[in-house]
Amino acid sequence: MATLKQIQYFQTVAETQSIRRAADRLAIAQPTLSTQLAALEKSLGITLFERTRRLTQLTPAGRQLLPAVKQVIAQWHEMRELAHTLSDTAASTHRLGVPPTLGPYLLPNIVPSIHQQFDRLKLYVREEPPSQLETGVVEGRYDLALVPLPLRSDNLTVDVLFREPLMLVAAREANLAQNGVLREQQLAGMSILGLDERHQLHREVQRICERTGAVLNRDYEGTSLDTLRQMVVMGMGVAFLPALYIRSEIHRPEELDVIRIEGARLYREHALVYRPGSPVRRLYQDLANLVRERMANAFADVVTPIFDRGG
Amino acid sequence: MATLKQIQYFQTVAETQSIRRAADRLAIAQPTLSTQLAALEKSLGITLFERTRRLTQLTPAGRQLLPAVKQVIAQWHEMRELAHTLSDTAASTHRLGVPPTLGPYLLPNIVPSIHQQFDRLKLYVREEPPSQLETGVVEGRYDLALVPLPLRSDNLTVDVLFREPLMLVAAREANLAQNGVLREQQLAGMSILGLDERHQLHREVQRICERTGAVLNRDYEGTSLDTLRQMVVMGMGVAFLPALYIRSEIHRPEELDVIRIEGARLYREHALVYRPGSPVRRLYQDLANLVRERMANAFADVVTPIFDRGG
DNA sequence: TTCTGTTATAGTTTTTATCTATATAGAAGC
DNA sequence: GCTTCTATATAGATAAAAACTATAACAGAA
Repeated sequence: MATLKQIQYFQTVAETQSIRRAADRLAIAQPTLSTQLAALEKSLGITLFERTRRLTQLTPAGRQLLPAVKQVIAQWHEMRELAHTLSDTAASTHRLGVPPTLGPYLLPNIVPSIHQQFDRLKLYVREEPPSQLETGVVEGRYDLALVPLPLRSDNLTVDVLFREPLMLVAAREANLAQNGVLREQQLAGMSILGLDERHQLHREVQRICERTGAVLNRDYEGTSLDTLRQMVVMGMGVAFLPALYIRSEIHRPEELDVIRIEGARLYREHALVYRPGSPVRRLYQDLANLVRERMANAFADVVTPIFDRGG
Repeated sequence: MATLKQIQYFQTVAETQSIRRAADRLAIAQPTLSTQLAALEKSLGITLFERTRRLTQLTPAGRQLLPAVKQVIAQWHEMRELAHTLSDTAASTHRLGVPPTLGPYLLPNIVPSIHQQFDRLKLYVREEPPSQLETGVVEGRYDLALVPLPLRSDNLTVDVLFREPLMLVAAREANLAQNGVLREQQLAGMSILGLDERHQLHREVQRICERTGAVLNRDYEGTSLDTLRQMVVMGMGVAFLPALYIRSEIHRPEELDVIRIEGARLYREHALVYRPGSPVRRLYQDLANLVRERMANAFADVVTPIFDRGG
């Protein structure tokens, strides 16, 4: 089987027109080169060189093979160059999965920081429901994912990132709260709009309702946070919306009241997950930290970064 | 240094997502594959695979390197395929040099036969004066050449092909010979037109003149056989022209008399030359024989093939 | 837990690439 | 025509590496 070394030898001999000079340039002994050339010729089944004392030059067949040989070597160098670039782990493209209720409202705030700190790292981002994100990471369709806690699978490394409050949103006319604050007890019996059950947020809101005595309205369910907001605006009820969504999308406070619930633990937690065996988990930990710091610096009023519960 | 084997191993593992299965498919032991993969990763400076018990899958960097690796292997296969085609010596392109006073009048008659017998052989033909053809073959610019004898260099293999008479050509009005034949003695004192001295034919005609007492007219010299013929037609004198040229180009016999000289050895000899070390000299000998046979079969009335003086 | 299947490591053998030394053969020079 | 020079080829030995067998380590399933 022709080896890369052999075809490099071939190229050098073709260039120098001499086995001796080629051996010098390759820093190997001349007999080695003779032997390897002979082996290459045998394995290819063609005589590549016409050897005379004065000069060693290509045969017609060898001459025509040379461009193909150069191609192989060129491709090989290209591959090694790419490998060198990629050897900086932060220089490759990582597949990041995000849930639709978080990605669009979080990523615009952190991606610029990521590119600032890891200037050659590229992210390939896709949106999917959290459960599919989890299996996606396990099965290798994603390298890492942002998912809400708790996880179903237990064979992923979890770096908890931050806690995001869920705020009650009501139409302005409903006039639910004077000062933007309600006590938990006041939720009892209230009819709450939610997302359809494929979303993780459905379960989160369901849990809150069970605890507070509010009633999850299952007659009308939104398919996205935006439709949910529209339903509230249209007076169909109240809803719990994530704080980052509210900060990002609700620009006309006159339409909606955003109400904080006093004394209750109404929040969801987000984590960065990846396979424990990932050789670049260190990079992912750095990314997790970067997200936490960015949240602490720019969104301390909205979310609560969690620094001490890494995977 | 990354070897071809290693990157083939890499590709197979990437495809099978398992070192074990890849080892089976490659028909090598599993530890060998593990070791070679580790070596490749070390030499490239990147971790290519994320190894778990359940499956071995590509890291982000490995995933991005894979296309480049496939390119290298594809190019390599292409090279081997080309080598296989070229392994039939008669399948490559050979550079053939011909003199301008022979090539255009001989090649059209033999090239079809060559392609008939060696259907995949290709000829790259160039015209040059014989002296440059000789050095061209010695220096490797040509693989073989048709040249008139005698040769200057003595380090080439010479396959004599055939003897081509030189015929005296005169304007019809001159009325030199009644029956198209002259005796050698009648040449004495005659003024002969020739080619300029860069052509081999110049020397050949010069020799004839010295022997027969004819006078080589150096005031007007042609630059090609065609101009020489025109000069004769215009009545500027008589000239010796090669028989193959006459057969090929002189279609209007009313313009010119073609005269055979009786009793004189007025001819030139052509040979096929190539480097003695050429690994395909056997092919060139076959080519020489083909030319001789073609001459014998179709041009016996014009030229005399020489079968017994091969190099 | 034990069993199963996968990868990694250790130690050995075989293969092959390389070396040194030398033979061989044209080319150049005496 | 002989010697000398230079280039390649061959022989034999050595070092490197690629391969194998056996086994350890380990995760996941039963």
